[in-house]
Amino acid sequence: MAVTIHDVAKGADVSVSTVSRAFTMPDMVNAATRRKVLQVAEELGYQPNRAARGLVTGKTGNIGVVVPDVANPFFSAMLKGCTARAREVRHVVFLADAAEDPRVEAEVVGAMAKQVDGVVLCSPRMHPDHLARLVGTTPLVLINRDEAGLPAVLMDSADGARQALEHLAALGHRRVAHLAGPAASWAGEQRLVGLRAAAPVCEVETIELGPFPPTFQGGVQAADLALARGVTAILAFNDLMAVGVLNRLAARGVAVPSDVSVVGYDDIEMSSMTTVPLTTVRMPMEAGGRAAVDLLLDNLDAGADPDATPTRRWLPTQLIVRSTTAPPSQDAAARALAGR
Amino acid sequence: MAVTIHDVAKGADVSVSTVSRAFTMPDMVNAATRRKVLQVAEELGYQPNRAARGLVTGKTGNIGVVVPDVANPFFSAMLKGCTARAREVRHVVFLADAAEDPRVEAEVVGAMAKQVDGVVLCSPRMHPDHLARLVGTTPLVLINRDEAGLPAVLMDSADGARQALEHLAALGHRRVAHLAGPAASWAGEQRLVGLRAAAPVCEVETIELGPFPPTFQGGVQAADLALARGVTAILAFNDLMAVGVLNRLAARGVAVPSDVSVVGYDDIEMSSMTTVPLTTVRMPMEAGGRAAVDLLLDNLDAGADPDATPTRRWLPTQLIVRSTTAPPSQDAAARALAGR
DNA sequence: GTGAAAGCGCTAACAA
DNA sequence: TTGTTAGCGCTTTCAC
Repeated sequence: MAVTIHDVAKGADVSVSTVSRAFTMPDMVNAATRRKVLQVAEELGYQPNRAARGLVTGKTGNIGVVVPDVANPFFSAMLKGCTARAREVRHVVFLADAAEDPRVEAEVVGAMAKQVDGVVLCSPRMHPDHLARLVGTTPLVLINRDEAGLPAVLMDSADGARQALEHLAALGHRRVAHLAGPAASWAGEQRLVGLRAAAPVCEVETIELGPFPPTFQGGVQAADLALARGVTAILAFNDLMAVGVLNRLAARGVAVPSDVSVVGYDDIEMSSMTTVPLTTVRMPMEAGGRAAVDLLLDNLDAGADPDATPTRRWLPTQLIVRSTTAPPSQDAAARALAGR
Repeated sequence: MAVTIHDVAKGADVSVSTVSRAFTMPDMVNAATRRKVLQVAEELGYQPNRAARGLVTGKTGNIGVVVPDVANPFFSAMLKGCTARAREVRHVVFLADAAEDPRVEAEVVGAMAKQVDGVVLCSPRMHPDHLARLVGTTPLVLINRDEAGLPAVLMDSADGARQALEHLAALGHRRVAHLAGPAASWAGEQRLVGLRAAAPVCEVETIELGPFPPTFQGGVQAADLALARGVTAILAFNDLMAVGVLNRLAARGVAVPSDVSVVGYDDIEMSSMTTVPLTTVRMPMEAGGRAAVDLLLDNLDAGADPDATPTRRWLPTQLIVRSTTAPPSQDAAARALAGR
């Protein structure tokens, strides 16, 4: 059925090795022969079977990517970065959606391990022990998770939180809510770290709420709790939650930003999709995907080198200020001071 | 390095064929032997190399998915459906992002052809000739594109457009703009078909505008043109454009829905992410992905059957009415009547 | 019920 | 520069 290397060899009247070489080491075959081979291959529509090639070379030219949920814009942005970079370096992507289930995460890695040169795990939520068991199965790179000894692309979420808090403090906010997302989120942890470090310096009192589902509904739910604590500003886990917060505030007649200011986290221009622009900490998800692919490939190349330390790559985050943050009104400030 | 079938065979003190059988035809091996084999395999962490298996069986257990842009919520929803369904039937997904480039689309299919049992092409924008050339390379299933002889999952966009127009007509709108997206979009074509068929019946005059980029900016741009034509309602190519339209209308002081009503198309609850809920035609993207995987697998099974006709699967669309559509005000209606 | 051997499509020595 | 051969990890006849 499918056209193989033998067909080409026959057609060009050469041996299979010559055909193979014409593709993999072009300048080791006579120019005329090569031309002929490539032409016949073209005519026959021959494409080398990469699986078979991988079987003998040990390199598949495939890389695996595991995301918690492709439909989540955060992760589809990451995935975009992975596929884009993979293509640039002539690799193909094996995708698995873990459906937000930590067990599935581990399982799928096993399923693709043999067919890929390595796997990029996007914000894996799985238990460290499971993660440890995966090491050795196949080369791994993590995104937004810091596990001992594993190469990783890390986004400076702690610094993002710091920037956000300093921004709010500079505006005069003194009582700020932090809405947590999923408990297993490393990025979430980091934000808390950054927040707790920055709070005393900024002389801001932080109210830690959550965990909440990282969704519109989660934001709605969280908004009421935050309001009850008399804050003048809210840091939401992500843009989805932030929009939920905004919606709930509007529904309750709370004015943004004069009564309460709101900050989210995003990568894509999600804010451009809402009619209310949102101050956000920009997380470079797509860049993270690209970096992870590069890191994986680098580690593979250095594979021979025994003490090639697995690297961490830090990516900066950046605050983008828009109209949902402003100094608190006298009123709001007073209420916050009174602890409401 | 990796643990192979030989390791297991050695460990269990049986031949490789027995190990193989223990996995692929369990009841053809003695229960005790099988148990032993599986146990050793478990201990060693053995996972069959699916690529090697594919080499001999001709079935890889992988399916390819090509999308124009993973970061587009429409397509990430489709992809979600594909990965979810693939997992259920124990298949793994090979993903390629065509970066909205028709040439890349054709190219990537070639790159994965040999490693997959078939490919799902999501809303392919490539030229029919290129598509034709791909047939025979590997089994194909299209989503939202109707090409002679190819199996496809089709969403009834024409009917969605009809529903939207009837809804608007029932509210009293008589002059409605249709904002087209990319020219190569089959779904876009279909909407036009539905619209043109429904317009005379509904006694509505449709103003066809575009093509516009299917983005927020595209909506902004289109809104002004639509306004200039004095319509009382706007059908946007997708939700992104719709939100762009809403934003521009707000900026120009045009009231929604009293001056102008707006309808979009979506799958995900994108409307829940905006502070302005949007009347939309719901496109079942995720369901489409699932259906495509099923269709592909069905066709493969029936592969032996010579006259197994490639099937089309139609999925219904559904209008979801919300507060951005309402009867036009007297004012708006009069202006529209005057052709503005 | 189990093993030995051939071979899937390809690359990598080794010869020529 | 090119051809011959072995073998990657697996399944599958065909004997036993």
